[in-house]
Amino acid sequence: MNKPLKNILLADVAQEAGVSTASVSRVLNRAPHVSKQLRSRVETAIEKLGYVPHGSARALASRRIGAIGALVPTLDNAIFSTGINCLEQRLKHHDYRLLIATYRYDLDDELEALHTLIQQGVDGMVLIGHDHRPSALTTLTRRQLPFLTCWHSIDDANWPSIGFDNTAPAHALAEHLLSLGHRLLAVVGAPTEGNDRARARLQGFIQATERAGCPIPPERIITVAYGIAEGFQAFEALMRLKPPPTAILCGNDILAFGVMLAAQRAGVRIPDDLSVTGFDDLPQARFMTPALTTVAVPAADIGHQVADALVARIAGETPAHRQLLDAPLVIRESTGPLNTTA
Amino acid sequence: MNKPLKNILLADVAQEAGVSTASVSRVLNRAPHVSKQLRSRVETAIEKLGYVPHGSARALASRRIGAIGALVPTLDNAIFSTGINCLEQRLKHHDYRLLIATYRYDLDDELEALHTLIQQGVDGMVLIGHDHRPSALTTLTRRQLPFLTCWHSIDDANWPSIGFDNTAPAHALAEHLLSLGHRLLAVVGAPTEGNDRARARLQGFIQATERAGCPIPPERIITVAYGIAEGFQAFEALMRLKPPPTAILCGNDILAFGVMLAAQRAGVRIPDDLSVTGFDDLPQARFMTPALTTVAVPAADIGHQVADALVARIAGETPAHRQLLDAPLVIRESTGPLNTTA
DNA sequence: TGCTTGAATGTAAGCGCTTACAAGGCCGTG
DNA sequence: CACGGCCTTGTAAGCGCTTACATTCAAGCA
Repeated sequence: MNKPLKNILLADVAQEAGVSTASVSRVLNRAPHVSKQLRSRVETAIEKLGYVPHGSARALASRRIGAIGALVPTLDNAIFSTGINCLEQRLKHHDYRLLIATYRYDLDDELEALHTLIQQGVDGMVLIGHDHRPSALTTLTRRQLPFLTCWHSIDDANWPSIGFDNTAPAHALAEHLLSLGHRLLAVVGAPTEGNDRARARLQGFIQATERAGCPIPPERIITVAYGIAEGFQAFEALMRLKPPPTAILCGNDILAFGVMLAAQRAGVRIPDDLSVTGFDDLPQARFMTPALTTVAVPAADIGHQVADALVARIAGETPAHRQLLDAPLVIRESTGPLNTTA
Repeated sequence: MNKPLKNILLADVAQEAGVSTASVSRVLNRAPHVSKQLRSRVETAIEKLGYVPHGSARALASRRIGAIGALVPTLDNAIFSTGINCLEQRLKHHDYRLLIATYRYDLDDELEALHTLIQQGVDGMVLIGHDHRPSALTTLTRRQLPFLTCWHSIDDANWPSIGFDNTAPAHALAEHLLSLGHRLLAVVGAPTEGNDRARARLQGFIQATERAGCPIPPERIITVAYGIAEGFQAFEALMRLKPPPTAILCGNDILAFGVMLAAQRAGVRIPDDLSVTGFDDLPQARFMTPALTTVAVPAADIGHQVADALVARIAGETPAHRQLLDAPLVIRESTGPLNTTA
């Protein structure tokens, strides 16, 4: 059994088993109308020869490659990698593989990667959010490729989606701070270019504060890349303002961690001197001291449901255009009433 | 231009351009010996028809699919997702796609996923570490599939590798603590089943302490899954021991964060009352208070170099069997001299 | 018994591309 | 001017599988 296995073809199996190639194929594909004995004869032959089907040939003949493509801004973001991890595991159950491409929030890169994946012949596509080049939608539609967007989900979008509303929880977070008496709010957000989630969260913060009659001045809204270091530095910049904010709304948990760690270094007490909020509810959030008030993003759920729904679409079903998941506020200890004694 | 684009074939392009299918194929594949005018005529036709090559057909005829497979324990681990992220980006430069499968440290799952990826026809494979079912190596070799392991790299392994020595830095970490006067050490490690990296680190800790004549008793070596919560709980368990350890060696940064956050909650001062070490040097490590003493794992480098080396192997080159990267100790503030006043 | 029916299996025509080989055209050289 | 050789292009044979259609055969029924 030491000869290279590459050259063993379906035809060899057929010969070994004394049946036709069609029958071997039927056994391989669990087609109906195959007798027990034929099946076992073929299986024995496959076993004996160590036959492995040739994926590309199969794909060419059957018009499906058994893989779906995922277009993700980056995997270097804990919440995405959690979602993708679940997506992949679930797809495996459906017997689909995952082809991944990242585009670092560059929508032209994304479009190019989309074309590449389509060219590979993926059976379906998953995109994140609704921010894409218009021609991405056209391409997917024209090629009649089953697809789904996830993470962000808004009402009137052209894109079918499974996700949550990013604006409302952000709005609620801001209201929560306002209700605690805070009026000097500041925001540390992620860049909004090519990122509708970041934009939606920012809008939530802004709307809530404007509605309450205490809009946040632009210089108190800073935008930094994803990262602990960035949050750390943002804290320092904000606390130099006169007067410094009494509460900081962060676009995601990582930025919030950066802010909290910087505060800890600077001797600024949370929540006594400063309230801080995050967004994502990473595992770490509850273990910080104080535990972080944030929004629980259903990353694992999204991964699962996207897998199920996309496979259904590939199978010809047409599930709901939009599936809205819950992203509840998780109020912990990093937010507290405005301290008026200071 | 609104008809479905699926049905436009290479032959259509050939007809439109008034050339043979072979010529179109040559243009597509940047083959030599194609005149300027023929090329431009074909390119115009491709543009006009919106032609996209059919990946599977191409793969079948050319015996390469333009994708490599990666077998990863999980993406839900910051250091892996960073490495994979870099790998994917680099592969894109080489015009290769990434097919991902996860196996949650279950080597039978890994073997199965390996077969699946091979069946898909990947042009090369990346695995993590040297812990695999023996038949994995046989399969790869028999199929003559270019492959590489990464992350862990030891001298006498059968596996070609690009990675670092996990034992030596662990050893050094333990020595560092010993040299600070600590004798009551404890370990919070990751499960070693199917994980040679975790095992190597543990070995490093054990060897160094035994060599120094103060071996760590088994009940002070606890093994928990990857996660902040797990580190948190491990701290609580260890501190209940009499006498409690004066230093804790953690198998990775996430566990160390858990330990530190638990210590913070419990009012245990680091490094005064307790020294803590990590392993990975996640971005957050330097921003903790105190900043975490750890080992800098070259995750991004690994991603890049694996991509380059694997592509080279696919191209028929045979780079070094082993490429050893540096994983330096990063001594920060979470470790300090044994406090004898307590 | 003879016919219908449908399950089980085989035959062979693709799937859409690459590439070995053949052929044609042009050049420089003797 | 004839010829070898190279560059360019075309022809057509696969690549390894799936599947529509054809065929066979046994069972069911009147």
